[in-house]
Amino acid sequence: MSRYNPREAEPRWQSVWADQGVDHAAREATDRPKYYVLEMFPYPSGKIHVGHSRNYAMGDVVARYKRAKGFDVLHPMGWDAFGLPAENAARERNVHPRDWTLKNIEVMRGQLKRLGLALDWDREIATCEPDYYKHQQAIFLKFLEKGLVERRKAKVNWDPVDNTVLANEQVIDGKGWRSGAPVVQRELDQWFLKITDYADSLLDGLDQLDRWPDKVRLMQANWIGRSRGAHVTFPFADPADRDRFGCEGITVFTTRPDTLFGASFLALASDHAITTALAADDPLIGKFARDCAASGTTAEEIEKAPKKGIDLDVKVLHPFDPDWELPVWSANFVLSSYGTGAIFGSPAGDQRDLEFSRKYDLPVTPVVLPPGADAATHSIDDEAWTGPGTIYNSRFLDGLSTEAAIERAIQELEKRKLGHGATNYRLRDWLVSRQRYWGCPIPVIHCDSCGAVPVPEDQLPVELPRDVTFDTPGNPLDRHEGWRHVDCPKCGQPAKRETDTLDTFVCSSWYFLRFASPWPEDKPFDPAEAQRWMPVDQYVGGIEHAILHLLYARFFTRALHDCGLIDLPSGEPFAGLFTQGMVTHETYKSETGKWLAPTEVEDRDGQLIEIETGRPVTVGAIEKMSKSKKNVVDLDDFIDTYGADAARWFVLSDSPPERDVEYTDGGVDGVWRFVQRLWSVVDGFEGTSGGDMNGVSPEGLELRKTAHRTVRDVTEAIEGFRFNSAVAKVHDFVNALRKFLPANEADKAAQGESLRLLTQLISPFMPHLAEACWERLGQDGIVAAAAWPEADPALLIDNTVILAVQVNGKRRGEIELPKGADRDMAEKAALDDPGVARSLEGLNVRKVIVVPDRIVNIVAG
RNA sequence: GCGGACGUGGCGGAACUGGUAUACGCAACAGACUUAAAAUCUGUCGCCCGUAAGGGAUUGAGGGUUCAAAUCCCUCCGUCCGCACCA
Repeated sequence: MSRYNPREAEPRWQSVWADQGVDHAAREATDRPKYYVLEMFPYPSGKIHVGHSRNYAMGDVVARYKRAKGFDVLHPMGWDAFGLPAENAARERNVHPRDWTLKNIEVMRGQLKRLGLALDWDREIATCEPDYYKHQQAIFLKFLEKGLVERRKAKVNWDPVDNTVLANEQVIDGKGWRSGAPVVQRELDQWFLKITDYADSLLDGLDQLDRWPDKVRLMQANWIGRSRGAHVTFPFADPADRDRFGCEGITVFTTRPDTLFGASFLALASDHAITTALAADDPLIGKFARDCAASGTTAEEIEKAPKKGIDLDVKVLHPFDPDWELPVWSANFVLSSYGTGAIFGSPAGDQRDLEFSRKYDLPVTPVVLPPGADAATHSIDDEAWTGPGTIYNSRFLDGLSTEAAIERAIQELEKRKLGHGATNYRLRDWLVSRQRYWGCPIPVIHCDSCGAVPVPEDQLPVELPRDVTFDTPGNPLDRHEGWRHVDCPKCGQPAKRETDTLDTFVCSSWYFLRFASPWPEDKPFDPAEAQRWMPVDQYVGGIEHAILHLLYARFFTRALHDCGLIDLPSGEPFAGLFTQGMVTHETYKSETGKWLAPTEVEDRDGQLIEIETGRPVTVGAIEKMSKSKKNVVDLDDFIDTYGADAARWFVLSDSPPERDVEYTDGGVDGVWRFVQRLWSVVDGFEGTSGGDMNGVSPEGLELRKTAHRTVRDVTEAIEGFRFNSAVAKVHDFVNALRKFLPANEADKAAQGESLRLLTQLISPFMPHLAEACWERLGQDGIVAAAAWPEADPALLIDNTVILAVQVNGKRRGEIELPKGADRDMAEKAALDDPGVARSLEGLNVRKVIVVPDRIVNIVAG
């Protein structure tokens, strides 16, 4: 008997798979059903650590399992290769972003191959290659043609560290998603994709995504933030204001037109057009607006900021009563980016309006009577009633329910031409301009006389120039005179290229389509092939993309469908989504406060020591493996020591896939032991597979039953994404096999069957070890090409079952009965059980509940 | 503040539609092999009382529904996540 040596076995099996081409998806439709499994493709940042491998291991289990189940599986891999780290590397290490990126891809491809993933490498793509981004530019122009792209001046989020703008989704807690720097507002001319055109579709489509986590659907729904209400216009009281501000009145968005009779003021955002106009002449208003702009945008600052405002000395008329004048204020709690940037204050029904009214002594008229309240006594003190109720103090709305009053008020507004029902969204258009070099160039030329002119399609791709420098801040494309200056394609006059590049989230919004047919040079993908493979049946990735990437991709497939590039009526790219948890590891800090990698730390007599200095180490929190905290375990190091299978098995053990799993040396040792134990139980087998199982001993039959139960359980666990349960079931099965001693030849045949089934069950998880076992057992071909085993139903049925017997809900004994035994039989057996009889002493049996084949509960007193 | 998820031994966790709670793994302890250690193997192992047989309490806390609750309902506590003055 020998030990299993992954260093020798793993490369050997990988070349067998490559030679046989088992991992390639069919290039043309087959009679097998298709299955598209995809892990979110990585950014080539350098090296893969054990933490990253979990995502790929999960996808690979699904891919290998589905293949064994007879599906034609598409399981591709590529590189999300544009992005800022390449430019930072260029700046810090004087290496060209492209060279840096390609080298990282080289390294990481090698690592993924060492993991033994069943990937179709023929379909590999890198988004930084012109043969990829040229299609992206064509798509951009198609969107432009369709009116889905807009260039406009807008207040945008500027990340002062990354020196670029960010989309709304990319600002987390007021900070840039990558840099973590507080973003500031800037007014700039920028490119937008009109994702808001699809707000309803993106929201309503969530209902069909029944194989997505509810959590992600909810997050997207909240992000889109649809709310129904009305636009209401309050006409200016002084007709002169119409000319002064160039409009009839002030339009607000409200979800509660039923509370219009409780209005006591209007409030505008500090940067509303009217506020800005007035600020030009009135220093006090100007100061107020500047103060608001300067106040913090972080969560806490907003929370603590008291309501404040300034009376603009403008009057408007109530839409339902031309004799009713309302004052117009500017207030710090009104957002210019939501609705119309103006509200009407109805203090009895809104907490913010109430606080504002109390501070500035504005009237508070309750108009909604909460259920059960008395109109004569109900009053509002310091808490607004925001719930539903009966409308009062409201003339023609009196007596109506909130819901009916909303309808009625909208009708009346429409009649008076002062408003209409309206839907508002929290979702903003997707800002895709980035002031960076290492991204997909936006294929547009700016001409003084023709404006923004699309680059003609036959001139695509607009390639990034290679000769750029990063020694000065800013976008090198802006400084590249040779690249920048071109003639206008329309009029031939000298013009300038757009120097902004596209947000890298654009690249990842359609790569899954390119994977379906990465070959055409004249189009982004072959529509028939894309249609054959789409949607992705199982997508696997991190929860951090719950909104960003997943929302953008859903928008893209809709837009591509509407542009006629793909026939995908649902618009949904990912039918099934799984968001996996991270791999975590302890963090270590040296005495000098420096992060230390696990390899720089050593355990000496229970004390952790920095190897280099011999000084003690502080153990910090257990956190997600990340380069910045240095708490990573390098994948190559791991594979060198334990092999790829151990890495795969480890990251799938112990924790449910959606939760984090902690990396511990103890856990790794356990996996290594298990790999060897499993090998030894196969290697120690002395019979031959496929023998006659007639005359099997009772123990042999029990083993067979365990084997077939395990087949059933592991299959169900894989289907349900419960890989940790599958691991536990395989452990059980190996324990049973280790205890088993064959009594005769039939037993050996049964043992051989069990070992073969075991090999097949582990093959999606530990494919190399499985091949070694398959070979050792003398099976034909390779296990990677074998069909998934089916459990024999006859062996899943037990002739006898053990029932627990409870007395008053407490377990007092157990009885063994033939399967399907009736109530009388079960009751009698239960009452005869000595333990049960003992606990029934002195009690009268009142009732016996029998659930056949499950439990007996005796109620006594 | 709003919305959501979760809470089970020393630790990670299992328990499918309410039906034997603590599977499996880690750690720990004892033993075998060994000059010794590592590795490996065997056994014990949630808590309390008891030498034991056996008994008792137990799934964050409290209450409820039920013959029966980790699982369903209510209240509270705690942890994590998302959104955050969204009119």
